[in-house]
Amino acid sequence: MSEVSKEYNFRQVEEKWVQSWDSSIYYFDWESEKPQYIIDTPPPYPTGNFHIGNALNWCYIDFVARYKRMQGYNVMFPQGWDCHGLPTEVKVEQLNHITKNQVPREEFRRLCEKLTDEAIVRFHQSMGRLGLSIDWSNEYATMKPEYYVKTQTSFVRMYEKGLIYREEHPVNWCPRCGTAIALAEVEYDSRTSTLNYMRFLAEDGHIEIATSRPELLPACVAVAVNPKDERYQKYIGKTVKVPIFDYDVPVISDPVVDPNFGTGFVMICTFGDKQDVRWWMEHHLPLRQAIDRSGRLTDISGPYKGLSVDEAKKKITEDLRGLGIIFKQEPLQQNVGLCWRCKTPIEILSEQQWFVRISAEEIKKTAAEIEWIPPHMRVRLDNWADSMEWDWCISRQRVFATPIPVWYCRDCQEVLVADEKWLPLDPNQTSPPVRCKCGSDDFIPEQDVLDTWMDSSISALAVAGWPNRKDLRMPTQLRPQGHDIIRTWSFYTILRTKSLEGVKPWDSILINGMALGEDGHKMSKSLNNFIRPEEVFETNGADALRQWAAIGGSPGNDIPFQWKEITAASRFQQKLWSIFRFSRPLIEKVEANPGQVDRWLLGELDQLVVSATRAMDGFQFDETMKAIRAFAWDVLADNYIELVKARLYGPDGPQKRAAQNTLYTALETIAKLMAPFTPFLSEEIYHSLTGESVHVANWPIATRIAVDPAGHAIKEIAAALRRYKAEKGMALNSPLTGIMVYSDMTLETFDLVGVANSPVESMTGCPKIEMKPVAVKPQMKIIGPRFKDKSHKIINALRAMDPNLVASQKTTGQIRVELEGEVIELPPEAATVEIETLSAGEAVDILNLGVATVLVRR
RNA sequence: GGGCCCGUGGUCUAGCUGGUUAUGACAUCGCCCUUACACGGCGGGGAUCACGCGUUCGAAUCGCGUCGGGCCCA
Repeated sequence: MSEVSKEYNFRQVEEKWVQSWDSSIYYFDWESEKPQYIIDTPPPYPTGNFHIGNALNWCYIDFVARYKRMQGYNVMFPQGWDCHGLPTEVKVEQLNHITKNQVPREEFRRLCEKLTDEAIVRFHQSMGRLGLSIDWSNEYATMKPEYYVKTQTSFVRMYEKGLIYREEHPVNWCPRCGTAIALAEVEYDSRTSTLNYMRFLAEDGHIEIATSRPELLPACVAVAVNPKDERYQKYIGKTVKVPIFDYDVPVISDPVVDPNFGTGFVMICTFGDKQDVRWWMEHHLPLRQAIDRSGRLTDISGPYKGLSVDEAKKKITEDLRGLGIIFKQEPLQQNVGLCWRCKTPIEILSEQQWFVRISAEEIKKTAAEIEWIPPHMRVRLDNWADSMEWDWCISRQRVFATPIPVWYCRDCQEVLVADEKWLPLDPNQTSPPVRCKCGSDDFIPEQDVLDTWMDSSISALAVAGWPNRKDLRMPTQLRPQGHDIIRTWSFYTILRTKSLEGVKPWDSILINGMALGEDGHKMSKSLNNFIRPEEVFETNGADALRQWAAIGGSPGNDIPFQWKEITAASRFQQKLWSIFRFSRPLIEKVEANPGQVDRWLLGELDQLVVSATRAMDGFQFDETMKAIRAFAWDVLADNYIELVKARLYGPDGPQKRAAQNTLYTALETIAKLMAPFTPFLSEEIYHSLTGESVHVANWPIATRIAVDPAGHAIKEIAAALRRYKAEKGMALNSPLTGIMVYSDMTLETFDLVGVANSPVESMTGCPKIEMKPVAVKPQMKIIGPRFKDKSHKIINALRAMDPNLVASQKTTGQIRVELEGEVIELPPEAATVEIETLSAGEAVDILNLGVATVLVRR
């Protein structure tokens, strides 16, 4: 075998395996007998580059995928691309210096597809370099006909079930993007605006109202007061006149009106905000649409027609002030709804749109059938479900999206929804192969397209073989995603899967936190705390970044990127490499009878397998990695290897072979346990040992070997001797005159002889020196529950007792404590006695270890 | 305004189904090149577990409240 380099060359190793791995071992096998484990992975939006947040998310997925594969599951780790949407359209417009209306729809769509394809290539690069075990035979892109045929099929089926309908309804509208958006796409931001007090003429005199949106005066349809407001009782049911526009609106009463805000009179417009919509519906008010799709004032605004909202606000305010109608103004802090893509304040317009019916109860019920990790994340979904007031608006007035497969008859206005068999199609390119019921074949195609979430909310169904496979693999096993998209992606996926197939989409959902910058803030270019995964690949490698993802925090918590974690990860890799480098020429997989020290190590290793498996089953990656590091570093490197060096370097024999085999087993097992986290380093070690890939190996199975207590004692003694020499300023390999070990076990001495480079005698019983009990240590765990409020006094009494007496009483089976004239009997385990050993004049130093007493000849 | 999460040595963090010397990492100080590793080993110092009240024999851990931070929503 070739020589093992002193330093771990992560770059060379990682690049080698990226080149030579056969990715087909990660393919999902539709014919397999193994239990399936399908992961409904997030299809990222392919724009820009793969960032640290993606890396964190995908590392979690990869940890699970690799672990489950090793556990014998038929794993699917698909990779989708959520292509459609506004950001790409905007990017295309910028790059080509055009607007979407300046080129034909098809041409514009082609430009978007090209940009997306280029981004996907970049993502592939980064994902491969990160060592992800993606199943590339299950890759999908929502912009391809093979995928959007599914989106369109889902539309048709839900329409047929009555779960999708078209209606004129108020919708959130972004005037800049020129499209309707869903409730989930509205962001809120606090802004300072002006509250204007103005007068409306009433039958006798006038009333005073306060509004922050005077430009909506032409959309005013009523004014409202609180029914309990004593001041305004006489106006309820009467009318008042809208200034400038000069028409009458009713005065209504509604308990939601806050009498303490402004004057207590509120102007209801169609529509200033969501509350206006509620009032409008409840009180059956008429519709006066003053703002059009481009954010300009409409015909009913008279002289203000054509002005933008901002211009109109300014002009109308000026005019009203000039007329003395506005008589007071004050600053107002309020939250404004913004388009989440472009941050433009949204308007609420009444529009013909397509909607998906939402049943909050059904969604909450289904969510409760899913295991949430961590559990409290489900609360976010429930809260969101409870706050839904409108159905989900799914039509968008854009280009780069899945077409809505619908036509309208020009003659009778009948809606024609495509038949499933005709899909995929774009109604703007294709005419329906049938005539309308009225006999006409003159159709107007639907120009609106579908919300992008309509594509991605069937991801679980799509990867499970919907709608074509007879053996639909639903539900899938896991949905990994960030907590930022619970109200969108989780919510919509649950809704759609339940609506279409009547099942929950996943058994479990694993929520990851956000990757933060080193300063603890969200990573962003403007905050200058932005790190690209490629930087880490260059400096420390993919395995180091993956270790950070695993150990940076427990899943669900936000995880700050820390260079010091990357450094610690690299050091650990180097440590493991050094262990490997030392072991490689010395070890072998051989039949051997393990000695005490070997059985101690194998017992510890077994416990590691048990705890690592338990942690992985609970998705606790940080715990798993910590347990592995602790074992490899503290147990294996610092103790076991030091103990068995003499055997390994010594002549052949059963004891040497036992150490060779034990160390081999430990290394092989560590390589396997780490394979999900550090696929490159694990492969390098495992492949060198076995000639096979660790990524087709099985996860280690715990054999329940007990830790050998004698082996454990030997390790403790060796550590004590190491400390002893260090404290004496002696070289670690300098010989001692003699070491005598006293314990109640018969200990194998050969490893101690080797590690101490000194003669060692082991014997049972106590050394001929004075063992003096010096202190009593009460054990609260025993005393507390038994004696409750007396515990405190008992402890004090115990501490006050002669340690000699306690020590001798312990041997008789009970400790007798005298307390206020009463004698209380305690079990022997209620107190331990601290022993001090004193030299009986011999020239020895004494190491008192609990498991043994060690005398060292000076 | 509502919901959720979080305040532990200089920094980050474990513990949080209650048991009396609170885990680990980084940093820091001292000693040590020991036939894998100085990206290493051994040892030391450093925390009133945000604050207050309560439950309890006993609270970092449970309850209530206050303050502070973060996220989501209105």
